[in-house]
Amino acid sequence: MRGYTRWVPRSKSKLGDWHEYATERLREAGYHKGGGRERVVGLLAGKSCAVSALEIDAELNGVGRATVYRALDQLEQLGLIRRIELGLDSTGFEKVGPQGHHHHHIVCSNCGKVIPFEDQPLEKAIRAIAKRSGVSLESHDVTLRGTCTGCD
Amino acid sequence: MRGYTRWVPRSKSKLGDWHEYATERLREAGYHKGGGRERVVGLLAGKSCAVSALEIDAELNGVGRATVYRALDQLEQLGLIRRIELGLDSTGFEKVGPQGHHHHHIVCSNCGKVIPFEDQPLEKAIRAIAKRSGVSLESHDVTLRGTCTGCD
DNA sequence: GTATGTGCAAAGGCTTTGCACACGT
DNA sequence: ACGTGTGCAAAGCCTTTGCACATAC
Repeated sequence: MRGYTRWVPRSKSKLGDWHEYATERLREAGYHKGGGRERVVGLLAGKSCAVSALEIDAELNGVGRATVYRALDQLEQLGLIRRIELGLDSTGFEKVGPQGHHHHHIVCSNCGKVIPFEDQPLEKAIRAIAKRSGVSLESHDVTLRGTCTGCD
Repeated sequence: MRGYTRWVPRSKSKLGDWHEYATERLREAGYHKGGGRERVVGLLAGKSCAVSALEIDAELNGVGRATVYRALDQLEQLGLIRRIELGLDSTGFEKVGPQGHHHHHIVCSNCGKVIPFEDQPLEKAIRAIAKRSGVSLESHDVTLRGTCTGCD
């Protein structure tokens, strides 16, 4: 089938330049460099899919948990990352590319596996809804849940 | 424009029979009747859009908060309601009709206003994605965020 | 030198759990 | 009577805040 759906790699990043893009945006925003925030940015740059604040904290020795939360807050406000709810108590964060490039997720309700994807008809439908509503669309989240092929 | 988008009334319920539908399903599942859970069901029956656990607790005098959370848990497991994240720390619950009938939301990032809607092209795109992925779709959430017409 | 950034620990807020009593069956 | 349901209070967990010290500018 010639589908419109693109299955996004979960670990390799398509946004290879996100790291410098984010660094530049942070600098423009007047943030000082060096320290915990940069390590958070570096870690996020290496992940293409959602990571939780606690996971980041666990991977970053020497960086305080509060710093992680503060950095995520700042990055989100600059639109460099977005916050998504995949499980029921996870709250993941993942980077957003220069043109708002992002993907959505399918979550297996049995094993928790996450399948990231991009889909044009879906995006088109969403843009149409926003247009009809009169709302100027800033962001959107889509999450599908079901049993994956390995859990049938 | 002849759109496919249907703007769902926020207070009047299209699922007028949800109350008895839910009651019947609870009975089948072996739950005893009478008490806090029924008051939670009654309250949810009167709302067509999301309500938070704390809002329910506040509206139901004499019903303990733990009972509210427990009831919501049970209703969710029976597929009678679904859990959605509209704001950043709200966690809303809203009923799901007999055939899985539900709607999605547009949230104004400025005033917090919630606009519920139904849209066929969107649902179609989602079904297509699920089919291509091989996942047997159980549920899905879609949330749009932006500035509403009143906040321009 | 001054403002920003950071780590640690304490505080907050929503949600869950323990336990004894009340109620439905 | 027995097991389920409930309220209250305490505990849990993620997240935020306060504060003194360190670092960037």
